[in-house]
Amino acid sequence: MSKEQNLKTAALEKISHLDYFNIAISVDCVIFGYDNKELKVLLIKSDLEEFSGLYSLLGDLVRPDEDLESASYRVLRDRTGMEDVYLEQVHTFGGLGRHPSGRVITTAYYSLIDIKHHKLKLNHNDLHWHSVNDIKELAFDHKTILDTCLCRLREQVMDHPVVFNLLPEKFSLRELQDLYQSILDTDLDRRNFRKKIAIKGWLVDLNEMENNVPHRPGKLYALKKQHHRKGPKTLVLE
Amino acid sequence: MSKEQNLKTAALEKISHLDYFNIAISVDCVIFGYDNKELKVLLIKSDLEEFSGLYSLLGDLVRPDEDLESASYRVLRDRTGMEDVYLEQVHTFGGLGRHPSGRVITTAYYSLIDIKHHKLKLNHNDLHWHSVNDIKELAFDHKTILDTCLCRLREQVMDHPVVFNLLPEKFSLRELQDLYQSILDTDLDRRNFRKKIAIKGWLVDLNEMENNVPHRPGKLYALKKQHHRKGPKTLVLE
DNA sequence: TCAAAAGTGTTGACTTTACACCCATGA
DNA sequence: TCATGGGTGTAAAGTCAACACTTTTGA
Repeated sequence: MSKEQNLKTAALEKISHLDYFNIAISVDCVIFGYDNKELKVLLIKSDLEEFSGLYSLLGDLVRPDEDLESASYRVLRDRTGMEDVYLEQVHTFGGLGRHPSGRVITTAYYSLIDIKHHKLKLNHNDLHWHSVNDIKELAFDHKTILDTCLCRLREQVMDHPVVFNLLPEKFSLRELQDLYQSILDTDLDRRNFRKKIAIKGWLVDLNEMENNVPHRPGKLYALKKQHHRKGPKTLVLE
Repeated sequence: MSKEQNLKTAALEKISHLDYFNIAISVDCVIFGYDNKELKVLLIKSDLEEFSGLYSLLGDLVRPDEDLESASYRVLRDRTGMEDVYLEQVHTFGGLGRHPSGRVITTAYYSLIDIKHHKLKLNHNDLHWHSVNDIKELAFDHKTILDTCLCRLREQVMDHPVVFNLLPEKFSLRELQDLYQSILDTDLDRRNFRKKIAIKGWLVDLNEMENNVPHRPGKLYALKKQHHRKGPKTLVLE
């Protein structure tokens, strides 16, 4: 609590910042996908000796010339080849011991992508989809980060039209309900679920039918254009 | 996307980190108080020439040997002299141009304190309480940070017993209702409000009465011990 | 004709809102 | 005696949860 009352210039203050330029900042992306009625997350085998054999989230250090969102999008683009994905900041983890090679503070984002749309890219370097429910341990504090992001996702799904990023453009209400059940890890009543979704007004009826299903085909729906969105709901005050 | 498949040691990776050790990280605290039926926030006159005349939130660079929460608590302790305050991380702001003296990424916390309990400390260095509703402009991106934190506070108040940190230990239901009205910026029906609060079961009836009020005194209540909490609700999965 | 899922409404329980009167106190 | 807020209940509207049968398709 120094008491110099005169104004500092930004240039002067910069000098004192230098003392603190030894903390690195990274982003970590919890990239969710959905396949075979299971919520998945994209993980890579850790390349750190300390975590040999463990998987970790996809992340990278933030570069001096990019903001946090850009860094997250870069990680996503590099790893999945996808642009225009849904991405939302969740929490920043800054514990002292969280990275063995030094002080690294990381900002966690979760992302929702249609697992079918990336496929081709990078099945090399031990990049794989893992069922969220099967994950017991991850490198660093990544299990905590995953849990935190999953928790946030669950909080959002009923109030915001986000999960559609996990589905192909056209989908049936059954597929949508299965997805909700996977995310929330509960069973939902079919009639009540359909009513609830109908009331939200998120969907447009395509007047098309499923095909190649071994039972009565259902109608296909799509998310209304106005609800397509990469980022989170914009904050509304008042 | 290099393809070296051999494991790096943490020591080796550290070298590549050095390239990125030129981003500083700070915390900024949105310290809310409540007085005279208004929600207040603690601000300090900016000591940067670039923002001469503007106020800013209280923040500081994160030191290499402290985690983010510790840094926030340090800021709070230094500025208000209070320990054991309620503190919750809200969002991390990492835009490129947000700080004139260089790249500074900041993690925002909001805090709730009983405005009566700090008083003494630091009325020097242009530290003052400002009515949240009157704030039009702040230094840096601090207006955005304030708005984001206010929004988060509003989302939390009805579901979590947090606002009691803004009140003295003993309070009447009228005081509590006034506080909610200030935060939410709406009028609430008295009977419905009391019912809603009663159902939550957060309060204990102290069997004491207000005094020194120029009207019929009301009963005094306190938050039940089990709901006292410094941090946010712990995340509950499953 | 069977198996699988589509599609569709109603009832009761509960929650939320709107609303008005008498009471206790200090000035 | 007046002004101020304390304290209280009910009815109507809306929301939520539980629940079953008929239909369509492919195998």
